[in-house]
Amino acid sequence: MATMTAAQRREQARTEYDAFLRACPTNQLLDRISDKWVSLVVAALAAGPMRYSDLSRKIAGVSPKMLTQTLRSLERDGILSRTVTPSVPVRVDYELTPLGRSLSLLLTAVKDWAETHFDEVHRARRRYDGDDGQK
Amino acid sequence: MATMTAAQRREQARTEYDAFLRACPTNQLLDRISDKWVSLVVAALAAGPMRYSDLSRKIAGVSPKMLTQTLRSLERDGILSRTVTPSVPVRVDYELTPLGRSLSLLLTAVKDWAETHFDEVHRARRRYDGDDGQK
DNA sequence: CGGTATCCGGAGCGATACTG
DNA sequence: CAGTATCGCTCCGGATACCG
Repeated sequence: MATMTAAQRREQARTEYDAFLRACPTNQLLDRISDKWVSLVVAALAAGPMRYSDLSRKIAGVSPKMLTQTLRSLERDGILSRTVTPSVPVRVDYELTPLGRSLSLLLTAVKDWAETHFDEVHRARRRYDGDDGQK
Repeated sequence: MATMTAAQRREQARTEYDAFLRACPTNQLLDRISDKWVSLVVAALAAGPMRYSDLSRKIAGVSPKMLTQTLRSLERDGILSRTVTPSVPVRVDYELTPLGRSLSLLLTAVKDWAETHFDEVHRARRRYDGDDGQK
């Protein structure tokens, strides 16, 4: 039926737009680095290879589930490599790939920006939060 | 009391670590730019000032709630400015501040990285997803 | 040691209806 | 035109217990 309500049309537009966004490389990358644990793992591994248990200790408070999930998706994307040494007990090492190291450079850039403009953002916040003549 | 289970100790560690992370400027910034709508709004405004309805049309599929919420938090952080012209009907313009423009430069850097390494990531994904001798 | 499997709660998004 | 108020629902992430 030709009777497509405005709401339906809008919902379709939204769906298409979502698909478009998901296909966007920049958005994919933002989804990636925005993940709380991703940045921590990458930062931890920037100092050198680590074992699973090293990471879970270093990152303090990550559940095994999230750590594994994060490591797997980063491995999938070629950000880090996973090396299993079949000794007893098993030993697994994680290490940044060249791609991962270039990502960590990007995160460094983000970090620099954040530190540079930290004060400015907080001044803006204080101005916004309390610039009405309160008490 | 000394009777604190391992689970309790871990939970406390997690809470402290979370607090630590929330205080971290880099993390705050990541939370900011990682937001789906934030990047879209900043990108839209990078081309010049826009009105509320312009943004909601340009961004296609954002609900008024999310758009307002996003604009308010960006205004609070000094990323953009909100100018009300008290005509009838009311007119509200949004525009990036200098701080906002420097943020958009950072987003451009992210975009460049994403586009540069897009293929590499996708090759890694295909390798990971299908490197067993399927078919 | 290095994970997997499962359940669960709650933060937050989206849709809708309404207002100055 | 530029929002605010409300509500249902999903999905993410944490805790826990167990396997190779």
